[in-house]
Amino acid sequence: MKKILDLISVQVTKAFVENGYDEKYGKVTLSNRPDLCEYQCNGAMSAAKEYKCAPFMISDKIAAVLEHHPMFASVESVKPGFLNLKVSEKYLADYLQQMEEDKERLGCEKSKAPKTIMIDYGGPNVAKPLHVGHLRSAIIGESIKRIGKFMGHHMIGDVHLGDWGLQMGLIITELKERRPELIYFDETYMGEYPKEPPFTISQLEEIYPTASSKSKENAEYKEKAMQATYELQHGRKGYGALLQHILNVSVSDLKRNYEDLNVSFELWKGESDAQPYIPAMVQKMKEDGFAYISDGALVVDVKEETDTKEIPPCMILKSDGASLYNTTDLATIVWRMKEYQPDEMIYVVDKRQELYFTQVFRCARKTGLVKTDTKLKFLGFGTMNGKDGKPFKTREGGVMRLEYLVSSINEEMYKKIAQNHTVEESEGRKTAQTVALSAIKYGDLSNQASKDYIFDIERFTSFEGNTGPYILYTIVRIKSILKKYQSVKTMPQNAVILPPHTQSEKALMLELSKFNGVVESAFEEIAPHKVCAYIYDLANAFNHFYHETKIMSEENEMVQAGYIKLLELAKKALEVSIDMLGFEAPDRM
RNA sequence: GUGUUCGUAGCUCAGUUGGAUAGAGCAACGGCCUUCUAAGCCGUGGGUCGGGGGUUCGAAUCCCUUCGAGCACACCA
Repeated sequence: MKKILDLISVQVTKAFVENGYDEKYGKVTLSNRPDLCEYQCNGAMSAAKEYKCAPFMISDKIAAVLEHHPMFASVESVKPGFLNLKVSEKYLADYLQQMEEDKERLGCEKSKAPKTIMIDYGGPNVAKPLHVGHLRSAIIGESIKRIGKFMGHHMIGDVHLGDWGLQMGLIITELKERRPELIYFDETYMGEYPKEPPFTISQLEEIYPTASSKSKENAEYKEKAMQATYELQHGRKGYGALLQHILNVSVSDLKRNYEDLNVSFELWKGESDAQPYIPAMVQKMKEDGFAYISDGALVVDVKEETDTKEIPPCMILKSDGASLYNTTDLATIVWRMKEYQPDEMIYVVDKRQELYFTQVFRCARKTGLVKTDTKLKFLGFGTMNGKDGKPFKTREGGVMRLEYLVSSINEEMYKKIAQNHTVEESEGRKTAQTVALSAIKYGDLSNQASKDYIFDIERFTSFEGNTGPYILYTIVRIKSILKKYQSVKTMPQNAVILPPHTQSEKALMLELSKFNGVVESAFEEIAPHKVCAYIYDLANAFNHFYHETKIMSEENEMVQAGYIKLLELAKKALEVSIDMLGFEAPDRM
């Protein structure tokens, strides 16, 4: 289904052309003065320059042509040259009826050229718990993935685990100190290793920080850890088996944590998966003459003439010959291209890494790791700050575990729900979890991703205003009416959405008609906050309509059925939208 | 130092890519529940869009300048 703005633009453009003006002036936008009109066209004012006349001379002519068109309820030319439009009630109702009949997509067409898009929105380290720093990436990335999927693209999410390097050697070393008798440390052992891991996730989470601080204080210990890392990377069998255990234990814990956030990944690849691709990649960069030695390190120049500042070269290998973050990321691009041939790769990463990623992207492009038309996009997000405007910390000043954060908000929410209504504990807990997640996610996504934002638990759990719970509450209200209607009536076969009777009904319908345009631009601009802004407006429009329209007591059966159809459409639009944001609504709250 | 992002109501944020009278929410104050969930709705007050120039018929939006804040600047990830 075409966007309603486009349909209107077609008519207006036609009127411009009929009067001898260029078609480019016929573009219609949403009105910025809803008190005056619903849509506006400012083309007459730009056209006035080209045709050397007063703008209103043009807008008058256009208005005269459009005045009696059935699409419009009113067409006005207003000085200096605005063209103010109101769409006809009948036309709007027909448009919504078509949306309603398009059950799954509500008039939003899938992309005609579906792309394969890989999206990187994880980056957790194995053996370390998720903390608040991982929250934004997960929430934003998941939403972008869902929006892309809805638009018909093949979206592949990759968690991109930090599972390589010294941290692994540290864990192995600490484990060896504690339990040297384990079979993994016996180099002469040739048999199978046990399937059961020699540690639990909580032990693992304690082992790593202990080892890390030991290595900082004790040079000898650090040496051991580096040796273990080297041996692991060079195929020591027992260590390889340990790595597998660490990964298994850690990944199943991570999956559980991400599931609680309603976040999932298609791929659970890690830095270690990129390692096999490094030697050939480096070799080729050397052979092609891109990589050279600078201060002992192997680098590729990535500066360009248009740069406003000197961009340092992209380092491929350290001066000791070891690989580093860049190497792994570039090799990751290599395997992604080989396995999936994506048209696009999106990195949802802390914005402080922007310079780093420009280096990597340029290097990948220059050395031919990607095709010339492969898009590499950096979506940098801002810091999550506490109420004091500084990076979010626990009361003690430490990094807050994601699990604690989520469960404390769940608890908070449960208290409020129990306070307001009498609910059974199990249902209340479940509802609290659903609402809490909407609070966290909506709180994050309603801000522009690139900006820092203040994570204010009190505000997010206050349930008032522009929040996730408000959106959910609106959906619950709609569900409640629909349920009541279904319990007492049967929808007439020929029921359709009827032209609006009141201002608030028309306003609701106008909001609904924006759906396809909003989703499309949210995807194109990689901007989930546009979906948030939209459903907030939609929820407002609904609540206003709800307030002044008594649906269940409506006596005219067809009018009532029309309302119900409209409500079903509103519910669907809200539900599809929050699904794209990565949360859902309960039946009651 | 260089570069970069940003500065909008007391607070948290929008602002349809240059349009008309700059919008929401919180907080404050006032009204609306025998009627589909009041976690709602309606109303009032609150602004030199950091300051100053410029381009334009028209600027929160584009350019210059200045003040202020954050962030980044090759052997960490």
